[in-house]
Amino acid sequence: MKIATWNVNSLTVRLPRLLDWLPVHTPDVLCLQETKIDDARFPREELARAGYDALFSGQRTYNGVALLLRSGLPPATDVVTALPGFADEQKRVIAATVAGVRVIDFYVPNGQAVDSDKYAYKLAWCAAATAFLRAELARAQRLVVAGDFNVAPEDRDVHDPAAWAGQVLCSEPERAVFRDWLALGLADSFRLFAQPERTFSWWDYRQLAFPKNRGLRIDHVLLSEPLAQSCRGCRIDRDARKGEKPSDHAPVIVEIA
DNA sequence: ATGGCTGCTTTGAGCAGA
Repeated sequence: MKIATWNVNSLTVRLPRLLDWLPVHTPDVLCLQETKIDDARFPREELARAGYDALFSGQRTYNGVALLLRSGLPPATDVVTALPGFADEQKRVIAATVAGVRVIDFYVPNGQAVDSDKYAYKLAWCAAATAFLRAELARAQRLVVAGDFNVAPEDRDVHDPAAWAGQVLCSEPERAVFRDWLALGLADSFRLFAQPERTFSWWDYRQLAFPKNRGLRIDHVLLSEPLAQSCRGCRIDRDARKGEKPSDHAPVIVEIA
């Protein structure tokens, strides 16, 4: 099974690139974030023609998540689109059970700046997410958490750790959340394998950040123990950040035996 | 030093992203 995650930064703008990408990489499940599109406008038919069914929880302008499921998989079950007990207008979660795997797609809040209301919202959202993951792990052995976590877990995930020290995406409380999630019994699939130094998943659109490789690794795929044991690889598709009209994020692709 | 790109918005300057 191949599972991937990609923050597309507008599904409307990125649809041509997504339709090019899908047949090359053929994920069984693709978790999307920042679709920025109403459910009524979701490009269901274009994706069906590309061989993918979709589950989505969207809104216009901001946020929005979706699961693309390769046609021919058994029907997805137990779809969830909110964190229990956390009232939220923002569409940042979609989960479903697909072919015996519980797939959870998160678009974690950005947090803007550590002294902002948005940062407090991020930490509150993450606390609710921790409780959700604990409950989900109690029910599902085979579980994936994939998405844009908006956290660079360690300094090696940051192009310039000194410049980013204590800043949003790298602050200690955010990194503590990431470690909390690992402590629930999840593995960072990327770190199960040897990886090139300075591998990132997001690069600012400005200042030639991508050609200079000034990025952060903030998009992640976490695996429960049984899936970690059968994981065959994890890589970031840097090529998807190249060319015309790229998202500022690159996809992360995981293969499970 | 600043803002530097991109996408979005009852269209256009301002917000948000990260």
